[in-house]
Amino acid sequence: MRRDVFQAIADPTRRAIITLIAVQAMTPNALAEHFDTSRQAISKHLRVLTECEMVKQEFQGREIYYQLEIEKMKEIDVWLDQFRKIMEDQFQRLDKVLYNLKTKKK
Amino acid sequence: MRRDVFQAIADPTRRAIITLIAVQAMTPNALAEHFDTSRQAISKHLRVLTECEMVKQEFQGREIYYQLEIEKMKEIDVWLDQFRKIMEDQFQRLDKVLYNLKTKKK
DNA sequence: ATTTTGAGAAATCAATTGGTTGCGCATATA
DNA sequence: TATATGCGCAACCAATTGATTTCTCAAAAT
Repeated sequence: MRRDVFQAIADPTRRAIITLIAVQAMTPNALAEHFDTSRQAISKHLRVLTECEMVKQEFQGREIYYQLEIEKMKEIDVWLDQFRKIMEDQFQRLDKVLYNLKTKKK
Repeated sequence: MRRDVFQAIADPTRRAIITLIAVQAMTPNALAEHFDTSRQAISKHLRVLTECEMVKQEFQGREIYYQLEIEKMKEIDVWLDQFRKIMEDQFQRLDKVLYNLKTKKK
């Protein structure tokens, strides 16, 4: 079983959960109210998120508040970095082309 | 069938393919040489990537060169933006706490 | 003390996934 | 022209996924 950030964000419901608990901790029931699906389904998503180490739990009586481990989102950012560099390079190459066009015109 | 960027990057082999064809266009066979799996398996991944509109094809005789549609990566970046804001806010709140601690000491 | 409520766990199910094998077609090469 | 090569496609298979239902347990509310 693959359990990483990329797996965590692959499912749209899970992405919505992530967005919700990024701002404030929420219980499974409170979360389920935001969706068209059962509490159990949400619970399963939360389990996946837990396995991906994307959430922290806070126990309050019989309620469990889930909050996003927001640091984990940086892993995606880090992976994206390589493409940012490539995009920059492409722009620079484009700049060069435009520059050459300009100077040739003169 | 879900077909979006998040689905595309969920699989590690697909992520590796994406990284490879971000720099330069490659044929399925050339790609397959980088992995422990068959040409057909890679071909299926490329089909998924095509369905996600993550690649452009360039036909050269009987060879097909695949290259990353790098603009698509921005969609991930856009989604990540919301968390950047939250992280910033958290830092600012932390700054405030630190500031209050400082001023109280004085 | 009894009932209600919040939540994880297990069993089950259909759909999807990632992979394989075999095929056919078009383009190169002999 | 005959053969080899690159590639997509379909059929098939085991594993995983996302969801539902049922169950149990602990904590609140009555």
